[in-house]
Amino acid sequence: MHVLKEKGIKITPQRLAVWKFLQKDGHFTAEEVYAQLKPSIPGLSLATVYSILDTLTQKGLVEELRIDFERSYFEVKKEMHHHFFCRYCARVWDEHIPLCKTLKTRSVEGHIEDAHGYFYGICRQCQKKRRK
Amino acid sequence: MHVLKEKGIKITPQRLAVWKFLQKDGHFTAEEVYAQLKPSIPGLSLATVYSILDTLTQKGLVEELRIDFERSYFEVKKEMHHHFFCRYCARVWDEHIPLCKTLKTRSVEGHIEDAHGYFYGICRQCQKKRRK
DNA sequence: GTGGCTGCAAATCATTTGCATATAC
DNA sequence: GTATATGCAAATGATTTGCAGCCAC
Repeated sequence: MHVLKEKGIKITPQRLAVWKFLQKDGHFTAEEVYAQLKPSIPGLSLATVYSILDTLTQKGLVEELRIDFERSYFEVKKEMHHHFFCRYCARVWDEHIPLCKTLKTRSVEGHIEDAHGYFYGICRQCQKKRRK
Repeated sequence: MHVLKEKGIKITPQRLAVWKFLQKDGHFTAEEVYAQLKPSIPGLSLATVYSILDTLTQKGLVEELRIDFERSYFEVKKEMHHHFFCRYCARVWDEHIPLCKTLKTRSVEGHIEDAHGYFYGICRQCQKKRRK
């Protein structure tokens, strides 16, 4: 049974295409997903891409990142991990540094269900460029 | 010498008012700052509030939070800490759990200059309410 | 068959921008 | 005096929405 169907999501060509596209590792904006798929699905609408990404996020198959204040990035939901954003080239990288045990389970004010670590800095490639 | 002036920020009544308002602990949207100050500064414009918050953020006096995807929250920049967002009452709390040492200094892909931990869950008050 | 999608265009809404005027220093 | 900040209104741009027709099941 298809993952989408298992989650109670009706299968459509658009949904299959978005889902398949997201399988390639990376963090994509709705616009990027749309631009990549449009050639093979001529009728495709950006609003539909937004709608599909929203559905997948609601069902827990996709994670929405807000590391860049301008727009959302989407990626297939994997085990908890965090994100590094290079301020110079604006790329997003996964950070597989585990959270401390205390961070995972405790909160002073309530119960933590989800945690997002956003790290901002400069990536290796940009460090090299700036040294020149 | 005033903190603003020390940072090379020209003193204006609007800037003083925004800065003073932010001193009360909390996380405020531009709209909230504007609404609170408008009565005492009748000519005040929302665009000016945005401009001032941006200036203060650029100069490192204020921190911009994107814990809620809809809009930015601003607070006076303190030592590094993180934020807990209650999904039920939509309130934001400071989380003074320290990051692991490795998180502070290391990155697989580059150099971390800043880190934001966003935690999502349910706060104590909402937990109590839901138990009833 | 029909309820849930999709595509289109128009609407939303936080934030930004252009520009003329006013103000800090 | 001059560069910079402010206020206003209009612009921007990502995301959402309304609605008619279509498609998955």
